[in-house]
Amino acid sequence: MNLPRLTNTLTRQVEPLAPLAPPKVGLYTCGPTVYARVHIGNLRTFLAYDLVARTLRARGADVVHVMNVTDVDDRTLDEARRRGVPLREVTDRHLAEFLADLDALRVVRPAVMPRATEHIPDMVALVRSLEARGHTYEADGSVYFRIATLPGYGKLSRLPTSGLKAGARVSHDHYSKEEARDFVLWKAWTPDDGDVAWDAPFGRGRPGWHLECSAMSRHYLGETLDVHMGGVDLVFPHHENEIAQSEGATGKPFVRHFVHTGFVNLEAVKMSKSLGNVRTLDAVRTLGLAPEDFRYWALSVRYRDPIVFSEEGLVAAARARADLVALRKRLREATGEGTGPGTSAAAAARSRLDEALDDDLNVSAALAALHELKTEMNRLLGRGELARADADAAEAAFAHADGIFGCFAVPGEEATPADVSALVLERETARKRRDFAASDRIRKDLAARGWAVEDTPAGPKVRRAGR
RNA sequence: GGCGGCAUCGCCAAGCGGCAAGGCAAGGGAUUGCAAAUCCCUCAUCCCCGGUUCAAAUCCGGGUGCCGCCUCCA
Repeated sequence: MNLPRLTNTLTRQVEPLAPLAPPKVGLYTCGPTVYARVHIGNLRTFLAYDLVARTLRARGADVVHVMNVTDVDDRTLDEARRRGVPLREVTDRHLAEFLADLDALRVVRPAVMPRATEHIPDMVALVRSLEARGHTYEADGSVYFRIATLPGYGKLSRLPTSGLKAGARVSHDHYSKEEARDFVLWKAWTPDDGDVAWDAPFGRGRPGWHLECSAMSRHYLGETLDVHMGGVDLVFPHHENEIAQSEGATGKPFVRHFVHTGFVNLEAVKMSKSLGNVRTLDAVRTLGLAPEDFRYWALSVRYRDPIVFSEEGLVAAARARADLVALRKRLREATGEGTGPGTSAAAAARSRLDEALDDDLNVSAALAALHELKTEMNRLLGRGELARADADAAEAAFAHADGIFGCFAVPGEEATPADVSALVLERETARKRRDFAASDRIRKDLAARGWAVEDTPAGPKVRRAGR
């Protein structure tokens, strides 16, 4: 099994994935906090997870993908309080929206998407083992992790621990910490939490932010994860603290390969709710583009590089994708006998694509191979020199690429409405008698109804007008 | 201030020492009644300054600029 090389944040190197028990690959990804609609930046990251999972599967890996859903934290509680509804109502609603967005984007659903609130006992048990190993202390009913007890702390983010200025940004509920870098494992109940609280040996309260990932990843995938993914902003403190919790509790390496995704920027600065510059998938639909266009756009830049969200970029992506899909459909027209240069071109394109993907998901090079294959096929088709067997080979390459990129499916043929067919026929009659004024008028008419007609040697072809 | 990343054609972007992929846009041509679609052709010495080398976008040193992280954050 030849697995792709990916940048490992632990070493800052591109390294081959090395699962503990191949062909199984345990993939844990940080999912959404369901307090609002996920934005495009979040979706880009989730698409990167999907690309990794699909690429691994295409290489024969048995991927077990687990994505957590954070349904209890400061933000979800704030939202519930603000709206005056139960926490569960807020999280259920946004979780449903999130799943709808994933489906629209053809994301393969993770095998398990555990909600934090369904694993409180696992979290409590984890805190207990950390207590037993002397990594914790209690203050004002909350339980904290004492970083000083873990020598390797900071190995992921490589931030100088001395650089953390004690007291500089300590928020009110972290107030009792001994050291600024310590973090909360269990938050004592406060009146603001209302009825959201669980009983634990160390007091009534709720879990700290990082706890769920350590507890749930262990529950589903074991003590050591093959791959753990998340946005770059999670490197510190989230993933650093997960390492502390997990390794503090088990004494074993928590993650073999940490992979982080880059931001989506809006006019050079990152998209984030706190900056108030977020866009959702609806912004793509408003432009008249399909979710798959967004998918192509988001996947066309390497996962760890930043990408700028713009209408221009999205439209460019949509056009590039449309050409690929159009060719794939056109491949059906090939009727030539025997085999020609198309077969080897298809094989070459496919191996170029796979090699590019293996190289830290070099999607630019992979897509270039696909576009060059497209041009070659169009050329052969135009000359009527494409053999059926060649077209089949090319189709196989596109099907393979679609299995990974997930945005090259040829849409199901939409039945042409009777009135549209009638107009097309009428127009063709006009053309036959060289009444081009009438012909053009009818074409405009069709366009107004959202249909485009193209004249070909084989007669007029109608299709849904795209942008 | 500390740490990290990036700077290649109008826009996006590959490239990891040997004469600069690909996509979008643009111009010219073929084809077309006109279009559309498609094909062909054209369009860059790689932020700046030094250095190493027969050879550098690619390595080294020094600048400049942009972005991110430094306990809300994909």
